[in-house]
Amino acid sequence: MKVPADTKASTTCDECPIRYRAVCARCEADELSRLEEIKFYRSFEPGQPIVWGGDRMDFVASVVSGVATLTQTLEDGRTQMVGLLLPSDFLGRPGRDRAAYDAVAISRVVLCCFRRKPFDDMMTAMPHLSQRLLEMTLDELDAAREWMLLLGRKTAREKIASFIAIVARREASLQESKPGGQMTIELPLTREAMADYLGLTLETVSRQISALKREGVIELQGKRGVLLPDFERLVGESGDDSDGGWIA
Amino acid sequence: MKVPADTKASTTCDECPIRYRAVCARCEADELSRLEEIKFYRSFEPGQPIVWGGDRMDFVASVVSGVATLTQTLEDGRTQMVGLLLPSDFLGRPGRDRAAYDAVAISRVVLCCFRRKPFDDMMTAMPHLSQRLLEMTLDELDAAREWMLLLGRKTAREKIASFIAIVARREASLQESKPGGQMTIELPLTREAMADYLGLTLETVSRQISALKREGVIELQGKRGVLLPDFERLVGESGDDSDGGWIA
DNA sequence: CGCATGGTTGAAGGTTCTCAACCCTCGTGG
DNA sequence: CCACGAGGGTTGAGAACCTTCAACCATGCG
Repeated sequence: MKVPADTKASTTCDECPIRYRAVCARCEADELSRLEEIKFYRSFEPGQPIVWGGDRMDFVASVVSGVATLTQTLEDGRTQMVGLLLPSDFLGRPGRDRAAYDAVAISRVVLCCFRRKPFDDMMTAMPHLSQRLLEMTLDELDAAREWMLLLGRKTAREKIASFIAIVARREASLQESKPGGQMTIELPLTREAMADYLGLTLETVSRQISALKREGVIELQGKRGVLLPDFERLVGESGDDSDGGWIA
Repeated sequence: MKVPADTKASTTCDECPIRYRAVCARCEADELSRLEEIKFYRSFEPGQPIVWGGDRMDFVASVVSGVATLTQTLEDGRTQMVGLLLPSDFLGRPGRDRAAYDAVAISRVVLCCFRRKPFDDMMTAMPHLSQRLLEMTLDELDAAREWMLLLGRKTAREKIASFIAIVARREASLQESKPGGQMTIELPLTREAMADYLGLTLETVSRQISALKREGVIELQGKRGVLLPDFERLVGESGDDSDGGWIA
């Protein structure tokens, strides 16, 4: 097992790829420099745990690059993903010194970390920080509620279609474009991780993907690549009304 | 159908039952009086809608008394509860002028409402307000994630046991006591609403409650009353490890 | 090469849903 | 007064969907 590579802060906030989307998005130059003093980078290899639920966690962090998951596990081993952390997402909770969930790196992940205590102090001193965190937390809550609808009421087929549509929307938004028509995407998760996300078994995930392929809703390019001949048709399979994204 | 009884602000914040738990919990006397200027009360009868998802919503509010639900509906009518609003909980999102979900009064509900625009302004001017809202939102996010585990991975029996345990914990906390041993509780929801909460059909809810009764895990007192001979035994049926409440 | 990891597919079985009948309570109006 | 209907709840039978268990395939790496 490779050990975490704790690296020096090698990047300045000015040239940070998540400068305008992370917790620090609203900070002015002077506020940013105070954050810069307490920040440090850590990176994790694919499959490597970032923290275990219940463990002491003396930092909070922004995801700079890569994908990580937040999962919960029942005593008999059943696991459910409860969060998917993408670049600019925030990990940890101010004022709490223990991790609530298991966090695992899916791809190579770089975190911009802040020691918890000084960060907590800045939270009260810098309204720009707490306002932005509130906004991000409210967005996460909305996403969690959308996810609850999926887990509680959608069929396996609808869950898969919804997941692919979510990934497609996000890839489109990264390219500042609207999803629609034909597009190609890359699934960020294995079949097993998708199953944990969707509350299914990996076999059911595999079968439903095969079914959507058989019916021409999607085409596969390798294991992870997906070609969508018609985005709207996929959305039609997801059970959502319209585009599922009326929220701003 | 009875019409909503919009009532005057008849209570001062000093004697408000949710004074130290709602969004306003951290506010000082002077801050409170500024809130008091823009607040007004509204009440809703059982079954009455508070807002429909997508509708314009020009206020945010704290639940003063009663129980309300937040639900989402798929186009074919399947519905999933995504929030359960109890006294002191917050309804609405600052900075957003449309409701994201359907909100419905379950019992008689009294809301302490604030017009959105002045409230938004106070959010930026009064850190005590936004800090408290952040804290409440983070708690809700934790609850939503617990809920996702339930929806995605628990069996019908475990879902019912979990739900009863949640209600029991809350009733205990209202009496400032710890749950345990023998206790009696009152279910706040109909079988149908429980089904919407748990991602089940109402028949399955009814059957599982009957099964728990048959096996002596619970005893029924009327439709809503439940006697728990042994709280720990119930928790053992919920699938959670230990008491499910290690978070603070 | 051999093995580990990730993925696909099949058959059988079980949990939950659907459809349906029926019960109880309570409030209302003939 | 009591019949009746509405709302909420229980229970049964059968079907559907998803899981479980198992075999097998493809890829990549030491």
